[in-house]
Amino acid sequence: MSTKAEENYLKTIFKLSENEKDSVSTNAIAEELETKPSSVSDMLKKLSEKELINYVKYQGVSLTPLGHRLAVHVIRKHRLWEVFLVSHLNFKWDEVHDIAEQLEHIKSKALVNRLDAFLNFPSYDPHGDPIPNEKGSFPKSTAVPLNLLKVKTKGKVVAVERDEPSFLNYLDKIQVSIGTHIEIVDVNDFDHSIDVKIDGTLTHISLEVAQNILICVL
Amino acid sequence: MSTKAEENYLKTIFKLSENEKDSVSTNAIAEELETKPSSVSDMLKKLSEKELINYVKYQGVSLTPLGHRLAVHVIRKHRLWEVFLVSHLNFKWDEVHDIAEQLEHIKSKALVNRLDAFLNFPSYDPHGDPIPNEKGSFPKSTAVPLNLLKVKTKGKVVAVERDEPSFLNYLDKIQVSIGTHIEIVDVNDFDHSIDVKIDGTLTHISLEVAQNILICVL
DNA sequence: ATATAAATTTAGATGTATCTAAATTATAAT
DNA sequence: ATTATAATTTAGATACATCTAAATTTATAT
Repeated sequence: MSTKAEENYLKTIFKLSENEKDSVSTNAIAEELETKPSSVSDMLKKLSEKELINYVKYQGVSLTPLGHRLAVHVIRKHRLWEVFLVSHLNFKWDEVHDIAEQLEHIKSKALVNRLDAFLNFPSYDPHGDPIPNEKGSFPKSTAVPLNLLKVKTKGKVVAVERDEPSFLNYLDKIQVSIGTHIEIVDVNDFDHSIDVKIDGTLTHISLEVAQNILICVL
Repeated sequence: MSTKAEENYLKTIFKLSENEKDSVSTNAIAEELETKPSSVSDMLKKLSEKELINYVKYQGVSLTPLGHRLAVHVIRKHRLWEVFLVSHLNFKWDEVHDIAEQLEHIKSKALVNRLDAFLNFPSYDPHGDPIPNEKGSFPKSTAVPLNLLKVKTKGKVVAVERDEPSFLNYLDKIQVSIGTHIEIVDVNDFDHSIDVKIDGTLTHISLEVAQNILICVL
């Protein structure tokens, strides 16, 4: 059986693997989990003994197929619970992350699958993140970060890549939510900020924010 | 913040306090939690330091008002989740206990209260156990254990006092569920077993089982 | 009332997960 | 290529929750 801490490490390694491709560093994990590199080292040894990660000292880590499966399963639970919280308990999208962080560790295959069915097998969570099915495969998505689009491009917001309430509340303020239509009006070479049209009104968006908004080009 | 282990101890002390009235013994707690008395001693010391229980060495324990509130809150969560599992995820009443044991430790006031509202503020869980409201007060009940009724008494099953699947499956087999109408046909002085009529058919019930079926006399 | 048994607590150990400080290895800079 | 710096690991400590074995206190029985 996996512990809560182990599951959080696997989830983090999975997340960091998406960007940094091959292998994930001890420091990166420590930063993501807001813990000390020495603690990470200890845990990596344990995960390696359990054959959940490939670990060569000083060389970073990657998930084994087993570790990958476990990570995806935890992510599946997290996202399904988020859907439940928003669609049935009327939470807002900025309120669900912390609760789902707890719910994702509940152990019951039957519970996850019945919840999935109860929610009508959703493909995306309230932040637009894809929800893997029972077998662990993710729905395909062709989304692109907002900052990579050229002037005059029109698209639809399909996901956001951060969970912090501060970020999500800011999006609420500028009226950006999943499904919102956006048109790129101008790109400022100086700070890479962009001017966009949302529901007809012009809004200025920083690079930092744009990077975390995923768009499906129309 | 209270840990999972602390919450389980408080819940157990609460449960044992209902019967044994005044103070609960170390051994009783150990037996209920399937752990060693020495482990219980350790934990009692900690709970006492946190002012959750009144503890005098060698003298047993009782809950402080604070400990009582916490215990009731955990019970509330447990029972609300059981209702959710049965009424929305189609679990059977013998399948929900273990899952609710995990869900009861999720920490979020908002989650509990929204779940409560979503379920329409239920007063009883799938086993007929009363669900305390947000303030911690239980619905009143006048139920009596089946074994205390006299011949010819008619009543309705309103609750059962055990959670084990083996017990609940047995009840399913003899067609006893919450709401079932029962009439006492005969009481056997020898082993205190009873003959009852359920849906017109005669059934024999042992003392052990009868003690755990609560009846509202009609 | 005192010996014996039962209940309870303490002492010392184990496993998990974390930390600080020190040691080691890898990487970058000259 | 050697040194300085950064990344990583090890060693030793702490907190939690548990255990076994031993010591202590309370209850019971004669």
